Amino acid sequence: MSMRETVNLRRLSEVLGLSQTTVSRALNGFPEVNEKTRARVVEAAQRLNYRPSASAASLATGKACAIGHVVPLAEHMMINPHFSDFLAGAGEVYAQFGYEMLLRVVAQAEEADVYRDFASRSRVDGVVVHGPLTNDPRIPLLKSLGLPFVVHGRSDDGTGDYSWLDVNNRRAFCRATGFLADLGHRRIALINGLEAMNFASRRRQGYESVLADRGLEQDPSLIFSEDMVEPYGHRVARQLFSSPRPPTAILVSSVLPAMGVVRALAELGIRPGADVSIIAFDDCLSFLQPASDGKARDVPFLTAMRSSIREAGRRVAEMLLEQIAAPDGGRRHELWEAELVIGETTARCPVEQTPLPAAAKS
Amino acid sequence: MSMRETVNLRRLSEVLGLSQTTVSRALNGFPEVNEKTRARVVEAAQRLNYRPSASAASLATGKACAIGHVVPLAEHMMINPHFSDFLAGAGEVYAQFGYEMLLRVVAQAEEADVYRDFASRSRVDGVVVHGPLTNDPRIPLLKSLGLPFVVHGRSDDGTGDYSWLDVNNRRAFCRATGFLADLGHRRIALINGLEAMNFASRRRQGYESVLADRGLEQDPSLIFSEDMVEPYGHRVARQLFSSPRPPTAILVSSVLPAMGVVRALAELGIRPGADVSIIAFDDCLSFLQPASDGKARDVPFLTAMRSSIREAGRRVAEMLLEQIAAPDGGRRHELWEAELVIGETTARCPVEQTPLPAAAKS
DNA sequence: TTGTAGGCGTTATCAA
DNA sequence: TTGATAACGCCTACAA
Repeated sequence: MSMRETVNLRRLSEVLGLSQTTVSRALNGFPEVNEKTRARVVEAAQRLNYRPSASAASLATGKACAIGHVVPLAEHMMINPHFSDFLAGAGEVYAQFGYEMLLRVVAQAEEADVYRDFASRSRVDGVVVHGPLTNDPRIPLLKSLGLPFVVHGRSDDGTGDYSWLDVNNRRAFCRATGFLADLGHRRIALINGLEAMNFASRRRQGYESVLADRGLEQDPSLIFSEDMVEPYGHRVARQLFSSPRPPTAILVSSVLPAMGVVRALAELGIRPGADVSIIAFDDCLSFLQPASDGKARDVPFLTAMRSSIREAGRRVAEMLLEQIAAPDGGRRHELWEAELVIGETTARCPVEQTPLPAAAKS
Repeated sequence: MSMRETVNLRRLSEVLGLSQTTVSRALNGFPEVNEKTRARVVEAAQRLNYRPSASAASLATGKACAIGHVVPLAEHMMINPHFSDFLAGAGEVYAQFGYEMLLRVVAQAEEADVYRDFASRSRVDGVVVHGPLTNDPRIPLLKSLGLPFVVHGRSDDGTGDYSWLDVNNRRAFCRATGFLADLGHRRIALINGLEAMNFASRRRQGYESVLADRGLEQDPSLIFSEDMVEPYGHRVARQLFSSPRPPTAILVSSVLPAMGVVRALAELGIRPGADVSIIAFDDCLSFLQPASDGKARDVPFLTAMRSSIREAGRRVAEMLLEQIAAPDGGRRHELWEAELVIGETTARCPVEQTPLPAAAKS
């Protein structure tokens, strides 16, 4: 049996000897339909494999039943693992509620055009804003377009008049820095993300405020701000440990550069934990999770501030769908705290513990 | 100026004092339109920010201008970096040709339903099949649905009657195994992907055929087959090097488990290259690429069989769009060879070179 | 409880 | 070169 001919509402209603209206109502769960009729209709629809055409339904209802995500395609960059885990979470929710996830991979400069296109062509019912900058121009643009949106992160536009979900990045980096300071570390490096991004500048604020509070030296040569890829961490770590005064601890904004740091340390014969403490922000990226075989988890390798970005994706998607369902429901804001999880890469500062020459670090 | 009211074809034609027909033709580049008229129309459309409604256009033309991708959501799994880099490549092409990329994140068991939904609701004009199994049931299903598709990989269904793009995985693993054997390695482990997947079983074939050809021992305890995540490589490497007869070389099916292997070796004090040779299949995942700062690249760390999965995504997307444009154009097949790139993780087998006790490997 | 008729915003056919 | 007019397939007042 070839299923190639698509059966539409008219065909189905003809087969049933009913009007299109009744069939439509029966399938869409209207209460006034006779239950016997409904049963007949549902059965026939199933048998003939009828489903309403997406574009016809959209046209008639004005709802696209789709959410847009724009993937910025910077230079030689990339749909990175943070991004894709977020999408995985959001996508689960969309699928569950019958929404389509629509992805546009375009150069960053064209992002505004995409939103205009989404709006004027009624392609989507809403969008998620990724990687907000401080005073991000996308926010006023989306407002003016009347396109519902939720921001993953915050933009600090002064008004706060938009829905967002964010991790408390400042607090997370405060706690991590404080934790290292408590262990006796005095020279703490920060391998941060791009500080044009709001989350990264917040992280730096957290780090710097603790250094200031505790009267620790603030050395600009210990601070880095780039795209969070593995080779970045590798390069910076090699640079740091070839300098005359290397740090005794490092804060890293993502496990990706943290892996690079660990790789560099291995090459240099420096032991994470024993010789240098490392704390990374851990988004629970899926490819780093051990297969859950029911066994209890070991002590994690990396000490980390942890918050699942995939869970964030789920929640942001839910918030957006709620907002679309109830446009006048007001803005929603959620601020999540990251866990501080102790692994094997942090220990008391060896320099302080034994005020003798530290382990060879060339 | 609020742009919230969407201007449609009727409004635009009223403003211009023309019929909808003429306006539509002018905008869609029909040749019979007076050039002066066309100029007027284009100008007005731009000024009023008119764009045809996506669903209305779809309904009228029967084209969805969208391509579907199904992201399998296994257990605690994941939209992994291989997948997302492929999507990034494909997405570039779609955006370029005015196609939408549509993602469905669903449990593996529901994938067939998604295709049925796509087809019966005319949601998409085609789909990409990811991670084909041998005799993959999705292929006959998609054929029966009349939904155009291209397979990333091959399914070996006997007929080959479908379009695909694949890397020559067998040859790549032949070459890599041969290269290690040439370096004097006799005990070579294989940390493979899930061999239910066609690509993984081909890789194993390549590996085994070279062992057989060269009369090397085939030890089943050196072969592993799991999901290609980082902790997998870590766990297996620890297991291998706590065994009485560890391998002197390891083939790894992805850089993700390879990173885990390297991490385990670091913990054990075993040096990649010098003590154990490692070759990984490198899909050129973006988060592992150094920022291209114009400088010449260093010697890569990992010796690898290399083929850009993102480039594959681009090409698969092109093939699919071509097939949609010319449905009778026949099947297209492309088999890509992976490069063998020498890095720092391969060297002559130390055991053979010095037939003395190898470096401590406990 | 069911049916009729009109509209959603395009594109496409035919006539002028 | 332009314009009526009819699809496209669904939803939804309004009427029966």
